[in-house]
Amino acid sequence: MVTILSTVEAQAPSTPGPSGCGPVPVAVPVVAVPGPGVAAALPNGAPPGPPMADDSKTNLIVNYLPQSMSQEELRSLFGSLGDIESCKLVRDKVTGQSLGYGFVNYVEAGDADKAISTLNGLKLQTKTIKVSYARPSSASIRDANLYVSGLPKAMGQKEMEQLFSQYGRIITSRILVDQVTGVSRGVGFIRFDKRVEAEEAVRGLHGQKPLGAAEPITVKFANSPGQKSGGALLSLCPSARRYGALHHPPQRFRLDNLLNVAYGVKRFSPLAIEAVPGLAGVGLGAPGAGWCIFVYNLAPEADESVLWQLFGPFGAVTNVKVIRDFATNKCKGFGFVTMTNYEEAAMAIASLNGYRLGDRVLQVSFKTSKQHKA
DNA sequence: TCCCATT
Repeated sequence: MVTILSTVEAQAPSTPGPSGCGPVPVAVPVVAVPGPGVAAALPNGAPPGPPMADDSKTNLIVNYLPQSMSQEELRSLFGSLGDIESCKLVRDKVTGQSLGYGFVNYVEAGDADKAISTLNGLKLQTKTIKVSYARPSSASIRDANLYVSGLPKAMGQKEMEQLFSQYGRIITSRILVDQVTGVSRGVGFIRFDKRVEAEEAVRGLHGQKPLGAAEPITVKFANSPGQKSGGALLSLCPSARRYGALHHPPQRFRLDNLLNVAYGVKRFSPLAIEAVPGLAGVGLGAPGAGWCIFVYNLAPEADESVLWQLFGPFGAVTNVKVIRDFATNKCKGFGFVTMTNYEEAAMAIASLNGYRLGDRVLQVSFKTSKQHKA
């Protein structure tokens, strides 16, 4: 498809391109803006102005990502299923911390579809990720999340949805439960498709008693994400919590922060590092960097998602690869996994070496080097 | 009283 009025990277954000690789493109119109008297409509009848890409079949939103997962890891995971047009992990503007969700836009709609079917529900560390088509971005879908409290303990998610669904389309709902007993805390969330729907629900349900309930419920807009819920300075730094204040946090955080502060770089990429004097050659986050693990005795049908599922629970995984036969496209029985942190890699190896996967027993070890990686 | 769904 050729759109005459397209501009070279006209939609380029102020940050580097999706891959973070290469220079920031300069917006250069391919053709001059029509002057006075020139018909404003294109031959195909499309309105003038920047072309609106239809991303509805290629653009995915990925929710419930582990806090530690970086944009590079996100790209690596989803890139195993097809060519990615752009990938963005959404992060807190001031702390740079992941907000636990991101977007992956594929080149091909078929790959997006494949990603949903193979990665939705994937367990990564403590999370179960959700992969679904992103709704077209619009102001009307923002701030549509409600906080509900005072729910009867017996009320389940289904019933809560029934109560709220009269006000609009529900995107997500959740009831918080006690971690040990699993009993409802009487507190939940409802995210509507549209903010106006949420507003109506507040008006209609706040202070109301659900059928048969003894107490009225409270319905209000939820705190915006990134707002602190307790704890102080340490809550800004999950890596300090996980690794202890005296230990070094994973280096990708430190480099990421350094790049953000010093250069205003929004995205972390190997090329960005190489562009920073004094960091060249550090290579963290570069493809192949980290601890490479050799996994042997995979089934012929094995695919990348198997490796993510096996190793993801042990920590930061930056890359997985199943080696396939060129002719048959079947796994040749082995693959590789790259993990950022030595301790996590060592734990994964100790746990997974000898692990029985189906009718096979895996052999897992650090890759013994022959340094000719791509 | 708060589960990280709109770049």
